[in-house]
Amino acid sequence: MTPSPGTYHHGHLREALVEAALEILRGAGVKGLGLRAAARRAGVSAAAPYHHFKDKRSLLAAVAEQGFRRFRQVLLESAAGAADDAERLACLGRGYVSFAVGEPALFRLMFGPELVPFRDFPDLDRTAAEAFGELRRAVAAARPAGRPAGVADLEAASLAAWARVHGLAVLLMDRRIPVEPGGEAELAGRVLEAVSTPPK
Amino acid sequence: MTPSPGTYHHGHLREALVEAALEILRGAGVKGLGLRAAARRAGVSAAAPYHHFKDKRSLLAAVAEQGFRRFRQVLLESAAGAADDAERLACLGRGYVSFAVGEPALFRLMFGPELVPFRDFPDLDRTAAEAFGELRRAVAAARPAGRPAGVADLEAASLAAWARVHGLAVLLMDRRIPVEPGGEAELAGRVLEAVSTPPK
DNA sequence: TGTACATCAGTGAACGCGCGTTCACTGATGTAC
DNA sequence: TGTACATCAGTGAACGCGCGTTCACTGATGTAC
Repeated sequence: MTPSPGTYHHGHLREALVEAALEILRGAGVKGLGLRAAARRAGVSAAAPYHHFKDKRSLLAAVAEQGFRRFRQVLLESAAGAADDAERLACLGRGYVSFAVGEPALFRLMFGPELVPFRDFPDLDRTAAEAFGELRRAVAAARPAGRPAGVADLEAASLAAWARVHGLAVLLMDRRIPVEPGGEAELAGRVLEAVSTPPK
Repeated sequence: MTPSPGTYHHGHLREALVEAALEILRGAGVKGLGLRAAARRAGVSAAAPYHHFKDKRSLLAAVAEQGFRRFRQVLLESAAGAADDAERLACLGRGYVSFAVGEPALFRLMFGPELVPFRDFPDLDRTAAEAFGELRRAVAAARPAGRPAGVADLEAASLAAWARVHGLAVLLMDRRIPVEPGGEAELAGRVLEAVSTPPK
C-alpha cells in the first residue's frame, strides 16, 4: 500500500505535488508555481502530474483547498484558550492576520481571482465554506445580546468586522503598513481592540 | 511636436503603452500584461517599448503610477459634495470601494507585491503617497474634537478605519461577498455607515 | 505457488506558444552653418 | 533656402527560456485462475 521511496511508483504523488506547490508559493510566489515546477520539485517527470490533476487550475485548486484547511486550523488554534465569546472573536482576528502574513502567496491564491468561482471545484468550495463557517459562528456568538438589531444591521455589522480583519491582514501582508518584522501580531491586537472596545 | 498618426515616429508612445496596458488589465488581468502585449496593442514592434521603459517592471510601475493618479481623482470626485468632515470621510470610503470594484486588476497591481518596495520607483512612490495623503488628511479632520486620545490610539483608530474600507474593497472586488452586479456601492454605504454611527 | 494479464502510474520526447530582451539596422527629426 | 549631420525613435529578426499539454511507451502492481 505505501511503497517505499525509490520505487518506480511514487505512491503519494498527489499529496507530494500539493506539498511541493506550497513550498514553491513560499519561495517564489504564485509567479513561479506551475505544473512543471511542482513536478520538478517533487522529483518527477513533467507529465506525471496529469495522472492526478486534469490541468494546472486543478492543481491550484487543490493547493488552495489545503490552504483553507490550514487556515481553519490556525483559526481554531488561535481561539483555543479564549475565555469568552468576545475574546474568542478577537483571537480569531489575530489568527486570521497571522495566517495571511505567514503565507502571503497562499493567502493571495485562496482569495484571489484565479480560482473564482469556486463552484468549479466542489472540494475547494466546501473546505472554504467550512473555514468561513468558523468565523460566522464566532461573530454570531459574540454579538451582544442586549443590542436588538435588524437582520440587515446585523449582517452589515458582521461584514464590517470581517472587512476590518481582512483589510488589516492584506495591508500588513502587502507591506502597506510599515511595521518591523514580527510586529504584525502586536499591531493587529492593538488595531482590532481599538474598535472592539469603544472609549468610555 | 505632435506628429499625426501614421508617421514612422509615434510621438506619444510612452503614454500609448501605458494606456494599452490599462486596457489589457481590464480585459485579461495582470496575467495578460507584458511588454510584448502592450506593444502589440499600441500597434508597434516588440522592441519599441525599450526606448521608453528600462524593463517590464518599469512599465508596470508607470501603469500603477497612473492608477494612483486616477485613484486620487476618484477619491476627490467622490468627496466633492460632502457637507462636513464626517460625510467627507464616508464619501472617500465609497470612492475607494468603487475604484477597486471598477478596476480590480489595476487595484491588485497597485497594492500587490509586484512592485514593492515602491522605493525603486520614485515617481510611483510619490504619486501613491499623494493619494494616501488625501485619506490621511480626511481621517485627521473627521476625528471628533471632544475625544482625547493618545497618539497610539489615534493611529490605531485610523488604521482600523483604513483596514475596514480596504477590506471591504478587496472582498467585494474578489467576489467574496455575494452581491448583485452594481450593488457594491449601496452595500459599501450600509457597511461603512453601520460602524461610523454607533447605535444609541 | 506460479503464471497470464489488465490496470495503474510513471517516463521521455516532442509540440507550439508567448515571453523578455538584445542587436544591427533605418527612417524621421531637428539643428548648425 | 539648402545641405550635412547628429540624434532620436522606430523596425524586424533572433536568442533562449519555461510553460502547458499530448503522446506512445514501459515498469510495477494486483488479481484471476
